[in-house]
Amino acid sequence: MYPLEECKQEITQMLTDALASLQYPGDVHLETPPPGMGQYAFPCFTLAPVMKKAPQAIAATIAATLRPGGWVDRVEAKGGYVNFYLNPTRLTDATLHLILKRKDTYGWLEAHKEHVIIEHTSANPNGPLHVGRARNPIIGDTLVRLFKAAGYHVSSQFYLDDMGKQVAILAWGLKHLDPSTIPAPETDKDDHRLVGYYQRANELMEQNPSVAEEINTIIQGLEHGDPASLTMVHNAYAPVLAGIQTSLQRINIGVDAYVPESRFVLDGSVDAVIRKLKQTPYCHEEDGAFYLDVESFGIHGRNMKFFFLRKDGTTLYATRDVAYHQWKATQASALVNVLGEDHKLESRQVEIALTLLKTQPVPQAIFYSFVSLPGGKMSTRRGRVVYLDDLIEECIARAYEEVKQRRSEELSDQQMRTIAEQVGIGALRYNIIKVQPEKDIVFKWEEALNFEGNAVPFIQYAHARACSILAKASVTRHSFDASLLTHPSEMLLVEQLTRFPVVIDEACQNRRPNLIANYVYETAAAFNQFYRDCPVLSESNHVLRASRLSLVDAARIVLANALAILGIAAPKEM
RNA sequence: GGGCCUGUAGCCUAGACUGGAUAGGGCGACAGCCUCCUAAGCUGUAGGCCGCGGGUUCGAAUCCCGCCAGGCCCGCCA
Repeated sequence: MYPLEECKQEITQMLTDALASLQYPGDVHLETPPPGMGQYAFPCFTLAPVMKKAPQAIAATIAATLRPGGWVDRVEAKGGYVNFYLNPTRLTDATLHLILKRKDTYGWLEAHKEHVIIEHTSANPNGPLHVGRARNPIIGDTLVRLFKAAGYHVSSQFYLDDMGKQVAILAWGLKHLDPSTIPAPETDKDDHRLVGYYQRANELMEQNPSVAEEINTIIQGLEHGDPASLTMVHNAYAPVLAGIQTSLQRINIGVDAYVPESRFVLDGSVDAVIRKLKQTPYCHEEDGAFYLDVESFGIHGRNMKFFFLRKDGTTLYATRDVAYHQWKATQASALVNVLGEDHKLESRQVEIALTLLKTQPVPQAIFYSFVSLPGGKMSTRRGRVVYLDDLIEECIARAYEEVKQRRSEELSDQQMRTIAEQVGIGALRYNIIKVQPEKDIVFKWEEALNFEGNAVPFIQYAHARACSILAKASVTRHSFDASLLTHPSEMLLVEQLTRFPVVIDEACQNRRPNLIANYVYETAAAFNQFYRDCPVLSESNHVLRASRLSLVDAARIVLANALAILGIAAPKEM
């Protein structure tokens, strides 16, 4: 148990006892007061009407009943609140000891057995990843890291659509199109090289019914498990998928398993889903096709029919998705899916089907809205895109210019390139993860590449500063006296470091990775203020100097750990 | 036509689930701070009917209802 958890429990117990002895009703809900008013606050407003007394009077009565002790230094009634002030020395002492002992696992919650599968990215392998959906892998991977920090056993999955129209179009294009008619890509990366075939084939399909027919034949072949069709499509998308994997690795994202859709068609589980869905009372037939009537599940709109079987007997994406989720459900106690907001209806349909089939657990979806361009949304089909690879390169190039400007005197080109890579990629991930997933983002180069203020270099720089102090002091062994760290900037920094486990807990429980980004920014800001106010190396009091060095090391550890959850490098120098 | 999401200073954003103390930050603007641990930093100033209107409450950016604006969806596509 981490210090703040102990404090909260102790205060809750104190208050519960006090309320009981005063014969006041109600539960204890603690709040965090504004700075300077203690660490915990108990609002008395809800008691006022019941007790027929002013909240201020109630707060005073409760405060008078409480006797400080343990973690609690002092209790004070103020404006209808009972404020609790924790013993700063004890809190500092406990926090620093814990951080210096746990090091790169400080903040991590106790490990448990619960297994969660996080599905993310799952992009059609018909072209490079583009910025419009770039939030998906970044949110997904950050959730993976966050759940691990919160003690879960986690695995990530990429659901690979090797059965659908998109890959069939790509395969047709590769087979029939003359390479000289395809516009040359800017790189020789396979996903960029092949997307032109998809785009051209898509155009032809829209113009020419016979092309559409040929593509349909491929899809039919896939659905019936025809080996030739499967091989053709696999050979078409495999290099594209490899390109996507390379892009993901570039931004520190590894996926544990790529699960192909075809697996669930081939092993008969999709057939089983169809059989069982047909037996439910919600199933109806129309023109030889089958659907579930989902109106009674709260789905509204023009069409309340969830079709799961076409009249030609082939299945649909959502049907196969149901089979996939049944399979996933056997392996984990919780499922999380990171999906674009365009998948809301499909996701709900799958959820309804899973409920009808009595499958547990039902997946929980995290939806993000698309990144659009100032002129509208991105589209691979129409070629109106900014590719993730291009954005990565721009971020690194821009970061390189910044490092060069500042450090070309002291650092080698190799060192500057390493730093630029860390900063550029960090900037990309940070800019995306710091914003709530459901907010719309309009992509603008000048914003994406802005490296000042609430941006990753600010945080990485604070970390580098801490490393620099520690390197110059060359400490081998920590010894500190917590009672000397009394400067407001020191206390603020310690309080911030103390909160880290609470933040991880909250971010994970609410599935909100952006809280970690907020936290790491605030921590860096607290460190920079400490850096300004409290000279470390030049401090003449040896005990205070040593204590500050311990605090610097603790801050360094927390910044690095929080950045690790975000998948962002923590450079030792910048 | 219907459903879901979003709306906070010139721009971007936190806080909303779980209602509470003066709505935090950042960019941009203006004014300062390097003989001192990397100034990618720090300090200060200006800038807010928290989209609009009603309701619930001792108390609403937060909950409820109705509008308005933007995004997404309503296919035997994925």
